[in-house]
Amino acid sequence: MGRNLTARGERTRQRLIDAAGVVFARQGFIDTKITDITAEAGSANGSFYTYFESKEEIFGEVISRVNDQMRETLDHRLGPDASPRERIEHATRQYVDAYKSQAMMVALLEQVSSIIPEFREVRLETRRKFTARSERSIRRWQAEGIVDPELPPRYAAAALASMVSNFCYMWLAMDGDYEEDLVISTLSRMWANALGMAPAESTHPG
Amino acid sequence: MGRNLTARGERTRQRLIDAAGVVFARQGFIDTKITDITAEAGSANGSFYTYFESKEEIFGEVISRVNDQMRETLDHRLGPDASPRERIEHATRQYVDAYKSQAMMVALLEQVSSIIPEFREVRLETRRKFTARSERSIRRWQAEGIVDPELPPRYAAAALASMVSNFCYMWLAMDGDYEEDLVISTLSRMWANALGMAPAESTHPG
Amino acid sequence: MGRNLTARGERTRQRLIDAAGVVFARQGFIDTKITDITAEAGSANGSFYTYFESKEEIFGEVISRVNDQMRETLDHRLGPDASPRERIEHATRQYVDAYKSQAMMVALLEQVSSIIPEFREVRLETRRKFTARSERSIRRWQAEGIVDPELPPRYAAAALASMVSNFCYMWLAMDGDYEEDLVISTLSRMWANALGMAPAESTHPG
Amino acid sequence: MGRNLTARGERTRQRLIDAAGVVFARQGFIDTKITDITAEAGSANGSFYTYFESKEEIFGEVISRVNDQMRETLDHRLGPDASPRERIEHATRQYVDAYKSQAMMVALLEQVSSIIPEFREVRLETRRKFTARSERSIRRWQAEGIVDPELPPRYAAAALASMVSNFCYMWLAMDGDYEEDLVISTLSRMWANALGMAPAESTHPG
DNA sequence: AATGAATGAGTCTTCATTCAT
DNA sequence: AATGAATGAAGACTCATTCAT
Repeated sequence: MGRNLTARGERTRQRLIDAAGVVFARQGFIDTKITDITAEAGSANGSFYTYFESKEEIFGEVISRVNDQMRETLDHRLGPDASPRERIEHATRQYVDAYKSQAMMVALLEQVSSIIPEFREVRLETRRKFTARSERSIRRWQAEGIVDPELPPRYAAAALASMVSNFCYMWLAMDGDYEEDLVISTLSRMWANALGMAPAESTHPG
Repeated sequence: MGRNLTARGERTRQRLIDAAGVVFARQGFIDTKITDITAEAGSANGSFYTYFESKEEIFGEVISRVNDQMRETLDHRLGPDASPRERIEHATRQYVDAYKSQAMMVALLEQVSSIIPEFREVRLETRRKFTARSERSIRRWQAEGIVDPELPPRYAAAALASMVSNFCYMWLAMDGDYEEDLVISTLSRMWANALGMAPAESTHPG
Repeated sequence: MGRNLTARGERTRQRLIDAAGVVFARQGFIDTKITDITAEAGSANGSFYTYFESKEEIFGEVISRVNDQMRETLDHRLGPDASPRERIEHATRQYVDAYKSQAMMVALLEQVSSIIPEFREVRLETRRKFTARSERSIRRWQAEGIVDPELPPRYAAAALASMVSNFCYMWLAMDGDYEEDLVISTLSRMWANALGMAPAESTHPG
Repeated sequence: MGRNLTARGERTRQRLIDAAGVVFARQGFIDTKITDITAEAGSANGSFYTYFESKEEIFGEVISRVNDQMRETLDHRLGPDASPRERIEHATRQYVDAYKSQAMMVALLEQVSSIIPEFREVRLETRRKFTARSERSIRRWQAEGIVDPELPPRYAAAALASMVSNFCYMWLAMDGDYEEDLVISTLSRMWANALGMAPAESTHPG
């Protein structure tokens, strides 16, 4: 399936992946039929099999693009002068932005990963990257004495990842009614608090 | 469906629900065929429709029992003398215990709720009860001056619910490797910390 | 697929096998579609799969009946007083009769066995039984001194089996133009001759 | 199809026929897809139809070459001094050699001729040539008084053709376990015997 | 009530064949 | 001539649902 394609072939393949994205978002994974994808792409039924072997395979393509885009959004780091609370807020804002731009697709992956083992791995991998990063921060901050030394870093990182990611899921994929700025400030504040950081200056002057 | 059943009928209906629980747990919702349920129950194919109209309906029955049992587990309240941190730890432990005893089924509901709108409501309702309770606590504790007054209670409650429930999901349904006591103490401590409660006494004497 | 069937089920199954026989004979194995069989049987498309898993399986059933019937035809033995030439002629006549009554089906098995390994075995098994019997006769007759002692019995038996079975195939399945009595007398005579038996009395008096 | 080809075109056409031979031998007629042939030939999918209209047509080409080669092998005649038994043995040896060198293809034709009427004719034609020749011999030898005069020549020739050709089929295409020299001597001896020729000198001296 | 056979709509998938480049 | 993408008809197969007993 990864054969050398002509330009035309590559175009059709793209068209199918795009169409799949649209249809998956509209109907979910299970209710999407191959026919729906080719219809959306404006191709013949059989053309699907020129490029993909299964719904799973094209779903993988769709998700891999989503991942690419999210990774891009998440990779703008802060300079060296930022404070820990600034870093936390920055990371939270990035995560929320990334999630927001792809909420439908992330929710979709959530759905599929609970059904198809293959995608459970994809999802866990993403989470692993996210938690590994904050686990390192926690260890560093514990060494620096600014985070509660009794929290087991791996557990704490997982708990915080759950807090943020599942909040976003409930909010953006399950239609929770929240206001973006307040979400970011609250999650950031709770994240820092949870780690036992010294209280922030009040955001309310006076 | 299900009204005016003879004793025999009621027995068969129970048998089907029990069988459905077993099969759903084993195969997941999607891969469960009506046939699998009747086979597991030892009844004939067609008997299913005497009692249920669809897979969704019997799934609802299965889940409603799970809910009953979980509600029972969750309803042992603490006496009036307990401290906030004790209450938090107690609630956390209860939640973990409840989740643990029904992990498969909770994960199943998670899965199905992401697929079938009808069950999204069921799941949200459960979550709503959980968050409403802790939202009330937060308001009370804010009034008592022991919780960060700047946290919007509804947001904070949702965030904490996400932290605990999703942690349990990752741990118990997605095979995370964690140790129960450490989970409970860490989640409890982070919960209290996140709300800005005064630092707990160190668990390490001295 | 060999589950306990109700009388009704058994009847339907028979109906399908009968229909399959008709359709296979009419269209050959390859050009027979499952749909053709169910249409011939007057059942719904899906009913086929209640009883069989594949075209191969139902073909096996059809063939196994043919085998049963042929075995029956072939099993009338001659009494102990018959001469070797009488035995040969009797066997030849039986073979021709059996083949004739099932020519279509035998040709069909010929066809399928050249395509599907599973049925190659079935066909070879039938041939093995046939050759084994005549190999034993040859050995006995060689011991009695009435058959050319230099013929290797296994080879000779195979050659004679080929002569008779393939002649019948060409005649009855490939539309050769031959007259039955002359076929039987010629094949019998050649069979005996080939084994080096003493010349028969001429059938032409004088 | 196939007329007025440039040199380049002729080359491609050859390449396709060669490839078809390889693929047919490997996969049989039915399991050979047009795609397999073009892939084996290293040409594009669509090129096939520049030269052939169907799988049947290219199969015909393949077979016609096989026939050419076999005819060549079979056409070395014996000088005028050879005895009848020598002629029979020579013919048998030639047939076995020819069959052996093309066993796969002959078996293939056997297979296809039982499926596609068009090739039934091809196969019968080959057989007809073979039987016609031996029918003529039989008539001659009957006139010369060295062959059983009561055997109907057409029937006898057909029976002998069946004996030899089907033996070879079982041996070389269906994996029978026989030793070449013994096959040739046995078939030759039985052929002569079957015709009622005077007993050969024993091959065992003394 | 229970049974299990019957049904057929809905999908997937293959592959010969056509067609634009 | 060559290419390989595009097409869609044809068939296989599943399974929820109905129905006769």
